[in-house]
Amino acid sequence: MQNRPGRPPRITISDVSTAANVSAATVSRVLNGTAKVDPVLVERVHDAVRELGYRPNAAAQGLARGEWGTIGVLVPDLANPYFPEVLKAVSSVARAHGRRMMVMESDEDPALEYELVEDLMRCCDGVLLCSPRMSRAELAELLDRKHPVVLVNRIVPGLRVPSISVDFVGGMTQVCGHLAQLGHRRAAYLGGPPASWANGERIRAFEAARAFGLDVTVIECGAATSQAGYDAVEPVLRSDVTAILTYNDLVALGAMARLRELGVGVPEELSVIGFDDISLERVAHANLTTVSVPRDELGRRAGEILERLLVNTSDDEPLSLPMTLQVRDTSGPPARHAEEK
Amino acid sequence: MQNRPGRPPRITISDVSTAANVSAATVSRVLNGTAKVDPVLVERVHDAVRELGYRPNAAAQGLARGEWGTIGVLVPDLANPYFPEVLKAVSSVARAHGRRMMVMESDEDPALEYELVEDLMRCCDGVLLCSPRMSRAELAELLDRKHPVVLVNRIVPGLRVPSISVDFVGGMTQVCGHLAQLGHRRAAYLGGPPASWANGERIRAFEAARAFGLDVTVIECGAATSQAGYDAVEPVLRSDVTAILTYNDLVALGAMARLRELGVGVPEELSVIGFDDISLERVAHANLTTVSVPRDELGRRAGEILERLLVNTSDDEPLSLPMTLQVRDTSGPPARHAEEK
DNA sequence: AGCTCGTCTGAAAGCGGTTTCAGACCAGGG
DNA sequence: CCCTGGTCTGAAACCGCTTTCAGACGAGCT
Repeated sequence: MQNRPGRPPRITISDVSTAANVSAATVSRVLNGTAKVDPVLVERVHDAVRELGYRPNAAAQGLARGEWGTIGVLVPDLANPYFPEVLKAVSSVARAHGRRMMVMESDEDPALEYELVEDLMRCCDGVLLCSPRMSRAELAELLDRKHPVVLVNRIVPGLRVPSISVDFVGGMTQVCGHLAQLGHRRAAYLGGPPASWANGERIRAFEAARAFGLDVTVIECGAATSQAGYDAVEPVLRSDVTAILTYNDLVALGAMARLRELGVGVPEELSVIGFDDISLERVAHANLTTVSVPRDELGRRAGEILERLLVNTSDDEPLSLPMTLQVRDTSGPPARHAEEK
Repeated sequence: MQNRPGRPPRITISDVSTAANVSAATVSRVLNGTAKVDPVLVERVHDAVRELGYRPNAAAQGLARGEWGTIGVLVPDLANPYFPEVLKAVSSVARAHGRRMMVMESDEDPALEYELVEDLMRCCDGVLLCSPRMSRAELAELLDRKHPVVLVNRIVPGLRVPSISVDFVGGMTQVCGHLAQLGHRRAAYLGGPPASWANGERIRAFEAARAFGLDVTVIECGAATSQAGYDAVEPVLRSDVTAILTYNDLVALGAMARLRELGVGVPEELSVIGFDDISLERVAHANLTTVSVPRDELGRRAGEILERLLVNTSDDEPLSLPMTLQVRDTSGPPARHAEEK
C-alpha cells in the first residue's frame, strides 16, 4: 500500500494521531465512538481528520474487526430486468445497515457460479444467492461452509438454509386456472434455463392443471431471453394449442414479436401469457397478461434475512411470497377453430 | 475475526503452514507463484490447503498487497435498464483482470452520490462513475483526491479526467435530422433528470436543429421513467407539435401508452422517438424509432480504461462513442392538419 | 579442501486499523 | 493523609497475509 506515484498519498491513522498529538487508539475511539474521550481530544482529532482528509482504510478495518462490512450477491444475468430490481432493494437494505454490496454475475453459466460464490465468501460477511443454477451437490457443499448464506428463489429439499422465494407453483397454477376458465384445453409452455429451479417449479404446476382440464406441453427453448421466445414460437403454431405460457415476460415478448410478424392475432387466435410482470411492459404497447412477482419485497426481505443472520445467528424459516395474476390484453377465449376440433 | 459460534472456523495461512510443515512465507509463495519452491513442498502445501479447505482472507491480502482487487461502480438507478447492461460489461472486464465489482446506487439523489463515492474510494482500487449527477464542484473535489476514477457519460469541461461517453449531441442531431427530413417543423422534447449531463447534451442538439428548420420545445418532466412520460404527454397535445422526442425509451414508452389510451395514432397523428434503444423494446410491440447506444461497448471500454489506469498511470484521452439512428415504426411524416397550419 | 556464488527457505517486519491491558490521574472516603 | 475505585489514555498485541532480509545449503571453481 506504498505511495505509488500519481496515487493519493496514504493518510493513515497514525498520521492523524501525530497531528492531533494523541494515540492511534484514541483516534479510533473517537471515530467509532467506542469509548468516552475527553472533548478536547475529540476536537483535536476531528480537526486533524478534516485537515488531512483522512479516510479509514476499509481493508484494515475489515481485518481488525473481522467483518468486511460487505455483502455479496450472485445473480445469473444482469441483463434480465428481474435481477436489477432485486439488487436495488438489496442494496438499499444493505446500506441501511452500513454495508456495501458486491455483485457478481454468472452469465447463466452454472459452472462459473461455484467459484464466484467461493470468491464472494472470501470478501463478504454474507452472501445472497439469487436463483443459483448450480447443482444441488455444489450448493450443499458451499452451504456446508457455515458462511452466512441466504438462498433466493431456490429451495433445496433437505437442506436447512434460510431462504426466500416466490411461490412459482402458485403463480403458474393461477395462470392455468385463468386459461382453463376461458375454455382453453391445450397449451404450450416455453421453458427457461433448464438448470433453473424456478423453471422446474413452474412446470410442477402443470400436473395440477390437468385436474382442471388443461394440458400443457413443455417446450425447452433454452434461455430466458426474448430471442429464445422469438425462435421457439413458430413450431408451436403447428400444434393444436390455443395458448402459450412462458418462463417469463421476456420470452413472452419475443414470442409476441414473432407472432405479430406471422400475422397471428393475440389473443383472438392465440393467448400469450407472461411471467414476472416486468414493470416496463405494463406501460408499453405489449399489455401482457402475466403474474407479478413482488421483486422489491423479495430483495428487501432477502436482505433483511441476511442481516439478521449476520448479527444473531437466528434461523429464519424459509419464506415464500405469493404471486398475483394480472389479466391484461393478451389472454382471451380460445379461437373458434381450435374449439371445434 | 474470532471464531463466532455458528461461523466457519477460520483457517489461516499459519494453519496451513503448520499442517504442511513449512513457513507461512512458503505457503504464500506457492499460492501466488511469486517464487520458485521445491516441488516437494509445493505438493505438501497443496495437500494441506485442500485438506483444510483454506481460502486466503481477502481483507488481509488487500491490506498486505496494497490493492483491494476490487473496482467500484456508481450508478444513478439500477431500475433503468441502461445501467445493468453497462454493469454487465464492466463486471466481465473486471473479472477478466481478476477484480471484483462493488456496486452502489444513488437512486437519482445527487446529494447521496458524494458520500457513496467517498465510500467506494475507501475500498476499491478504482471507481467508475456512471452518469454522475453531482455538481461540478463536488466532482472536482473527488477527482482531486487522485484516486483512479473514470467518468462515464459525463464530460466536465476543464477537468482532465479519463472519461468515456456517448455522443448524445450527435445522436439527438440525427433524430432531429430524421424528423426534419420527414417534414416536421415543431416538436416537443420530454426531458429527463434535470441534473443529468446527458439531458443537457441532448438539449444542446436542438440549437443546431433550428438550422434545418425544426423547432424543439423542451418540457421538463423530471424523471427518466415511463411514468414521467405517461404524465407529461397530455399537455403536449394541446400545442401544435407533430412529434415528441424523449430523454430515453422509457419516457417514450410511457408517452406511447398514454397516447394509445387517448386514441392518438402513432405515427399517423404524432411521431414519437425514443433514445438509448433498450433492447427489450426491439422485440416488443412498441417498435420504437430511437437512437441506439452501444452500452456493452461503453461498459467494456470504461472497464478497460480503468484497468489501464490501475496498472500504469497512462492518461487516456476522453472517448466518445457514436450513436446510431434506428428508424422503426413510430416516426412518420407529420399529420395533414398540422401541415396545413 | 576452501571459497564464492546462487538458490531456496524461514523469521520477522510491515500493511492500517481495533482492542486489550495496564498505568496515570483524580475524586471521594476512611 | 493515604488508600481505593473509577475514568480516561497510550503502548502493544493482534487480525491474516505479503515481502524483505538474512541465513543455510549445495554446486562449481581454483
